[in-house]
Amino acid sequence: MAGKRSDIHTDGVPVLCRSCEARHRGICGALTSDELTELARHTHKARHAPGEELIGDGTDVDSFANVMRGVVKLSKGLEDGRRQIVGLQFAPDFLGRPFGSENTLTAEAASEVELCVVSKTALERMMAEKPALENRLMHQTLRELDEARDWLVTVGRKTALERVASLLHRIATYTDPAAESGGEVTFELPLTRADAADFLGLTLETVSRQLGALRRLGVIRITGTRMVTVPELRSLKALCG
Amino acid sequence: MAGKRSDIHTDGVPVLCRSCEARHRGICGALTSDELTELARHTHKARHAPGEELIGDGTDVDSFANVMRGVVKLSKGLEDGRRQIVGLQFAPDFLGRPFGSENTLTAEAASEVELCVVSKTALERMMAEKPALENRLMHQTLRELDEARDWLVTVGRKTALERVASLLHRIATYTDPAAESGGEVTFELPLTRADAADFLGLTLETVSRQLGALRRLGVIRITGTRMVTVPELRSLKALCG
DNA sequence: CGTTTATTTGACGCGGTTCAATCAGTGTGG
DNA sequence: CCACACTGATTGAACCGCGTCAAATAAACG
Repeated sequence: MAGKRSDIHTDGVPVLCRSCEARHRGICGALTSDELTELARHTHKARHAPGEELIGDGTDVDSFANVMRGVVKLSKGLEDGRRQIVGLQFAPDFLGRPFGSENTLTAEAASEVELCVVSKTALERMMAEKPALENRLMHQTLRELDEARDWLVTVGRKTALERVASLLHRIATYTDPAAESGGEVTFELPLTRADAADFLGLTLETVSRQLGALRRLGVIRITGTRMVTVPELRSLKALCG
Repeated sequence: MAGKRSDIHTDGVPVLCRSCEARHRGICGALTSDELTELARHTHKARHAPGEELIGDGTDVDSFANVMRGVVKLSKGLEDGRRQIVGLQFAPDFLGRPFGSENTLTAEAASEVELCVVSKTALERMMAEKPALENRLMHQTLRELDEARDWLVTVGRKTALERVASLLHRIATYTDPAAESGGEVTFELPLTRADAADFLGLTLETVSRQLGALRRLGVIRITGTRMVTVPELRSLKALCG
């Protein structure tokens, strides 16, 4: 929802945006508070449960969104049911295919997800008059490209153990960027074993076995079925290949 | 080299640019002839033999280029020598990492290659004053992202036969976009078996065997070692998974 | 030609898949 | 509160696609 008039005039930034990460690290950082207010008029928050489809492959592009909370899986499928997850979007990542008329992949909520949705027309109008906005989007796209290519290496050339280690490493460094190669990190896996398998180009059985192997090696601890603790990020990284 | 003054004043477009595909389908299409002339002052043609390194992983970004002729391999490597090709650039694709200070991959000439090289500063200056130029770059980046994700599916989920078929299909449709699922196409493979293997996440022996299998199936003919003919693109596509 | 490099072909073994059974966690209704 | 069903995870055993190693051809090059 758009910010209320009174708030706007008090501090210039819509309520909705104040605690949003996209305001700083995301694409909205390119906007002044006036522009933010203008854009906020065309946005609304949406909440989705795990498993819900956010974007369908082949559907028309009619809106975009920023991920405010949670994790979104981007996947592509073959006719016969084989699936590959081609990207994971965390807050405050941008969601959607700018400049395209049709979506080329499926987006699903991996966890409980909150989105800030904006209509295609509103964003494109604002982008046309604010090159800085398109520039932010360009940076995000370049980051996604780098990530996709990194995963290509992982999926194409690493062993099952290295792939699972790489996934855990990526989530760990997202969870606590400060712990980059050193220090303990704990997080909840946003993916089921089946999802992880679809991300890594493996089967869920193999993922399960390799998680067990990593646990036996002492580089991770697993609590319940989803909580993972990495006592020493460095030693996990060493197993990434 | 920049176009000569006399030419510029005659028809407005630098000689160098007249036959260049980037002028139409590439990023330079965003520029007026005056702007093209301005940019051409800071560009020069470069020719490279197969195998030459065009961009080194980890080097500073000091220039960009458009591929005018030939094929360029983009690859990433692991410390122990394993390598994965993460992209193929054909004319008139753009080469280089905009907005980054350091290159994150290696670019090598796969075939004889001709580039139109432009300095980082010159392109960034022009990009700052011409949003349309950045927009073109955005489109190219989005296309590369789509391609990287498509390959992720290929490498992560397809069988060896399907992967080799997918590579041939991609090159065939690039060679003759008109033959899209129908009609005969002949082309020279721009990759050695080893390169193809690095692209597909296989070994060169497997690539060789699957090419043999496709030949025995009758969906391709192989002349010498690099010339490939696809009599019926549709039947090749059917094997892509 | 002789040498070198790219490709093909064969035999064998292993990593990861497949199929199947068991177990754990979670909600549901009697 | 327990039995039951259901979904997700683990574990085991057999199989097989692809990698590995090795040797034979074929093409490229001086």
